[in-house]
Amino acid sequence: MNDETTMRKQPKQARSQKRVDQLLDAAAQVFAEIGYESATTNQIAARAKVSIGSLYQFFPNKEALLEALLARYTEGLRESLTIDQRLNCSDTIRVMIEGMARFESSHEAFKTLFMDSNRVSQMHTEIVQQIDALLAIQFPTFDPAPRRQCAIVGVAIVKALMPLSGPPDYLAPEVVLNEVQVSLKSYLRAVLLREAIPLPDDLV
Amino acid sequence: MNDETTMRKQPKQARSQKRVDQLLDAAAQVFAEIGYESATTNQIAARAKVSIGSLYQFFPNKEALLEALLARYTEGLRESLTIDQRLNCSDTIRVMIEGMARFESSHEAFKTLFMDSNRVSQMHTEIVQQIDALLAIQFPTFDPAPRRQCAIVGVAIVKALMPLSGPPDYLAPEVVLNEVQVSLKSYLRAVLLREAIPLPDDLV
Amino acid sequence: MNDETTMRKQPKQARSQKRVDQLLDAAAQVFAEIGYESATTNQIAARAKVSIGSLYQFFPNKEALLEALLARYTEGLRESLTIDQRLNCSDTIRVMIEGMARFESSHEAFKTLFMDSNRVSQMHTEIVQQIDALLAIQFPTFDPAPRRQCAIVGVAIVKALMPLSGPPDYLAPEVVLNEVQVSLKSYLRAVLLREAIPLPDDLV
Amino acid sequence: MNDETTMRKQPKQARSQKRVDQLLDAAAQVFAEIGYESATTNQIAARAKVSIGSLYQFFPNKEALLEALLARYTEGLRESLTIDQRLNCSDTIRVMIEGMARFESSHEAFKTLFMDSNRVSQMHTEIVQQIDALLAIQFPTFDPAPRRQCAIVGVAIVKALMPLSGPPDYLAPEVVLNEVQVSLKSYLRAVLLREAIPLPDDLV
DNA sequence: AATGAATGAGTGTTCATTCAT
DNA sequence: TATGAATGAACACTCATTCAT
Repeated sequence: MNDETTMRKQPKQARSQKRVDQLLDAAAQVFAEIGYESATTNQIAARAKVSIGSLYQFFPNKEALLEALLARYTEGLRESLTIDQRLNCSDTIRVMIEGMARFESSHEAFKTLFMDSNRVSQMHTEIVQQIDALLAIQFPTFDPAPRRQCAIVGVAIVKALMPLSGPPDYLAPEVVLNEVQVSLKSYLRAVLLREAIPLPDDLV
Repeated sequence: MNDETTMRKQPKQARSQKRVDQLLDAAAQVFAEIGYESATTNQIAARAKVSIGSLYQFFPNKEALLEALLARYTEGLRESLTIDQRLNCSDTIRVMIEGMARFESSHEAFKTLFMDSNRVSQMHTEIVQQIDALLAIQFPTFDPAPRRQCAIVGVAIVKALMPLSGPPDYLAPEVVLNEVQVSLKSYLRAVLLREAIPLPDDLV
Repeated sequence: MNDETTMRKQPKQARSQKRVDQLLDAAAQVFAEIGYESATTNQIAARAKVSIGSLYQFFPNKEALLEALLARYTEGLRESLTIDQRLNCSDTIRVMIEGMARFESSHEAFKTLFMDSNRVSQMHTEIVQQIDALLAIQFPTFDPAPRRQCAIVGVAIVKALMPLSGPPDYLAPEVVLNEVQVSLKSYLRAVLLREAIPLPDDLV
Repeated sequence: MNDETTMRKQPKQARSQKRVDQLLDAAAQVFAEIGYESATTNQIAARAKVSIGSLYQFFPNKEALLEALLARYTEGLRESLTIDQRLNCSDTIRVMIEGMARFESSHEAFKTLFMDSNRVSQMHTEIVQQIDALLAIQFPTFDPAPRRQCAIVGVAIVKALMPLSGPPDYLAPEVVLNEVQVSLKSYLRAVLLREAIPLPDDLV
């Protein structure tokens, strides 16, 4: 509970919740603009129009801000990744990728923070589990071990390709979106073949 | 000469060269352990068993250390990526991935630094070009634009999957090696199909 | 606002103002003792019994400390140089010099800082203008160009002679005071003669 | 002898003497360009095309360089101030001031160093004595105590007015030269009157 | 004697964090 | 509870000086 990196108090009162939100919004902005390391807590407090003292009332240290932001993102992402189970495989992937792209563009710091491999843990594993669950539904005979492996690799591919629209490669966003889907589908196809799982029609 | 990020003096004497190597080795270790931003020049000097003054005799600032390390890696990588052109497609990919894996495990900071998207530019573009050249040789009819795109995505995939053997996923190294190849080959296959380029036998 | 050499915040609360005063007093002492260049910000903070962090809360850098001190002096000097216009020429000079001497002995760093020709500009020009104005009043027919020249030379003489009570010459303070007046009056007399301006009775 | 600020060895061999001269020339340049405090010994050694080790073979520390330079200047000045004793008072002053101006413009660091009141001691007193001697010759009945005082004030006036041709006042050099003479002569006249010493014809 | 690589205390400055108000 | 002044360890970097070669 008195974790070094956890929020100090679950704010119950509305006023407190608002404070926390201001703080996290400000943190997101600042992290997005100059990165986690370069951001200063005073900067964030100022941006949030909150005193530095108040910031430390809710967050025991700078890292806790990051953690909370990531948690918030995880929650938001969960929705983006909750997909109509009647969709076929291709469409599932498409909807998911589109969802991520939308999420990314509406949450300024997500890209910066999510890609920074040093700082992911929790959000990362959560997403992997979600994908794993998705696969389990679509392919009931998929063995759990290779399935999890597949999920891990899939997530890694998404993480790696999404930023290709920025520096230093600057591919067109729609190209990126397409290539993510292509690589995901072709990788999935290869794994299913290897695991002797019947290919769905739309992956043949 | 008075570059802000270049080495201060090309070390001519053996003693100096040794000094520089100590320094770069230490920098590699420290960067690998705690990342570029968090690393301090005093830490690096201490690790190298060299005074902080000596460090600054060779490197005008912290960034120059990074730059020199990256240059060293670029050079090393070039060799790892120089591949017998008579190999077929699968083998080319295998040899290349194995080469990267070997390189990575013998150069502590490579992973950390190469993945840190803020700081790669030069090394990154160099590698992309090399892959592009490889593709050009294997598939003479490959149109330059989509070929370059393919190279970019391929490099991104490698960058993303290689670290999977570490935290937070901890896949077995040999598994990682294999999955990189699988995803690379299946992505390449998909692109070739799309571009109406005849598949080589080993990719069918 | 983001001036490189201006105070960071105009201190509004009494406590802050006190802090700033402590800091400036300490700076004055240290500058007086070892000069601006040799003085260190840590030294000044220690002397002011204030943490180095506090110093930088008010002054963005060492130079800002100097600037603020000079500004304080300029203001103080303005009063010392505001002289009853009914006084005759000799008395004006005497009162002015006495005022400066009083000011100097109650503001430790004034001498050091004012004499350091590298760092005066603003205060210097202000004083010159004040003297120029004084001359304009006393000698309405004094042509502006030579009058300004006369003011410049006059100020230079004062600047040069006042420190004669210290090292390396150690003239008695009252002697110094007298000699400043003598040289000022005789120089003024010579200039007035040259400019064909009627000498006031007390300068004959 | 083992003074902290004296040269380590009076160089006897020609080669050593040359070394010392190179060093002092370089020091003069660098001091003139960026001031004593900002100058670094490595810079000076480099400018002199001498190794830093050699510099410290002759000068125990940075200050010794300054001291030696000042000594050199003192010697040079002595000549400039050696004046034909048959000259009348006005001419003596004129010749002397012209000599100083010449000296100043041919010895880059002189102005910078001589005006820096923190660092004068020896050269200053020497000059004062020379002026004192000059006065003794011209005015045999001049009482030693007021005579010395007069010399001190005279030197101070010269020191203060000569730099007026530079920042922040930028008077024309010939104006400066003239005003120095005017103030010197009028001050001397005033003192002589006070001391009841008959005025020479050219001062009436 | 001459070199210049090496040293490390010291510099100005920042910023996460605390705590008196 | 909220504030923001205060703290001081830590940082990147400099430079007078030493000493092995």
